[in-house]
Amino acid sequence: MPAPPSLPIRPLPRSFYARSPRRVARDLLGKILVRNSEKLHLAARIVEVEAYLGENDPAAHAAAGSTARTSVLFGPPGYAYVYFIYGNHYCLNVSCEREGKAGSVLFRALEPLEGIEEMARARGLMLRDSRDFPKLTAGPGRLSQAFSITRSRDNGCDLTSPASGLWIGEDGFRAQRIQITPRIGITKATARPLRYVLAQNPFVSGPTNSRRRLKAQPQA
DNA sequence: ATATCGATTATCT
DNA sequence: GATAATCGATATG
Repeated sequence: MPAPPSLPIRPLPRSFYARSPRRVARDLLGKILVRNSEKLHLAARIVEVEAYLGENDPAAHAAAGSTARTSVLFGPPGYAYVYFIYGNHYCLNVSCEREGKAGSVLFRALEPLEGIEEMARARGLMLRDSRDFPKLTAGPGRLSQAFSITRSRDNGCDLTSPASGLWIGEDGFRAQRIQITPRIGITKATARPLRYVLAQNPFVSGPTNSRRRLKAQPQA
């Protein structure tokens, strides 16, 4: 059951992103990704992200230096880096640090707040019961499809500006407990704890997520 | 519940 | 020519 929409959503300033990917990732938990267009009004809370540290991070796309594909990562902070992967999926990042210094945060899972029917349509899903909800936005490819994010449409767009149609805001929500784990789906630098998760949130990606969480935290 | 595999293309070696 | 910051379907315990 998604929480009802709260207070007005205010965009985060560019200075929020002009920091290390670790701090940006940690602070993005609980913020809201918004899609605004004439036809669409989508909002979802950020519940899982990963930090990618730039040229010195072997798992980061920026490790190969600035190319046509990755140039946004080397630009100013607060812009969308969208890439296409496995011939199937788009994934969304936000650039961090400063011009000339790469670094980003990958969005891995969201909790839908507004526009759930539209997200289901974009995903091609029929929502039968509450167990189907995570399939909307649990996973980087899924959330991108739910928000109709593509490279041609969204790469390089300004995530600090509501005028761009895709942006990030805050509504006063405070993250309670945050878990930090190794990143998922990578083959290099696999041990580093750079994945940030809102603890016990059912929309976090991963097949056994909820069960492991209950096992791992029998005591409160 | 976990494991394996195919899809399908941009990018890099 | 191989691989990838993934997903969904299928197979098996």
